[in-house]
Amino acid sequence: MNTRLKYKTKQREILIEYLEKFQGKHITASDVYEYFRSQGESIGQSTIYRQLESLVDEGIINKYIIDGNSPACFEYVGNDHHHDAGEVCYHCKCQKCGKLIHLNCDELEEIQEHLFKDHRFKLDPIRTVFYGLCENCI
Amino acid sequence: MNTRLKYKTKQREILIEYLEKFQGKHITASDVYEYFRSQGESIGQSTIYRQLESLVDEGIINKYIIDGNSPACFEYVGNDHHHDAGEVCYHCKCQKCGKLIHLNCDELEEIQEHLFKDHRFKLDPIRTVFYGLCENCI
DNA sequence: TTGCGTGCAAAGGTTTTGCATGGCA
DNA sequence: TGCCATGCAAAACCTTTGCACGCAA
Repeated sequence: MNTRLKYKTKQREILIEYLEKFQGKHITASDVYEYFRSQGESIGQSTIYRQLESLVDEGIINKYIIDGNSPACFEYVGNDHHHDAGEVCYHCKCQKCGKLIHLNCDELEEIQEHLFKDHRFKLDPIRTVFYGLCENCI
Repeated sequence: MNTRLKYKTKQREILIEYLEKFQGKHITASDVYEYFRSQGESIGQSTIYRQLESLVDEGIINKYIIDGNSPACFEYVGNDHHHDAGEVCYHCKCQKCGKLIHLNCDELEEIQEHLFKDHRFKLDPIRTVFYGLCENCI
């Protein structure tokens, strides 16, 4: 199902470079497509999807599904598999204005622990999205 | 964005009845469509989507997105959220077996407080679903 | 040279939308 | 009667797939 690509190609290189540059932002497949198209270095859509899938597989980027209809978001998390790498961010989505907030917060990690210890539920922070109202919409 | 439907129609009635009957199971929009079609009481697809959206809005059913490409799942949760104002029920959804776990837990209330105090985000516990793995699927 | 990777176009599947008709209040 | 809801078909949307060509190793 997940075919991990094996060659080092130009497309892969510049894709990784791009994602790394925008670390901390949510990048969609079409963001990538439009960006390279505007740069004259266009990459085919299928290549983008295939490379992104592969990079997720390798743990170099994370894939976030905020809601079923909007496109998946990707974010660079690095390829050094040390403790601080692979850091996951939590997401809050405003139901009113649609704003997406991502949080790197230790306190939220405690939820994970609590759910696991007391409820034997292993939370998947990548898939979980907190819905509610942002400060502007409260 | 979310237009809440206001009339009590036959389609709405039998849809709710159906969802309630299959409480605890994952129902997709096309499950609904096929079911009623096979019963000779067919409901139009757009009606199904519109009613489901409305019911989610009203908190009568929850919507689950297990993975971005497969269709969204819906599940009856009733309007027991409004029973006693103080006690809110959180939901954990197992990504593997689909089990839905209802939690009434004080510690989870702290998340709400934390998000509000430190991140100025007002969590909606009804809409928010924790995804992960249940004890049987870990 | 041997596959894997790429890119185009087309298909796939889910959800939304436009518009005329039907039905609730 | 005045809206709202319905249903059909078509569109929109993101993503995957088939296939021929190109390129890395």
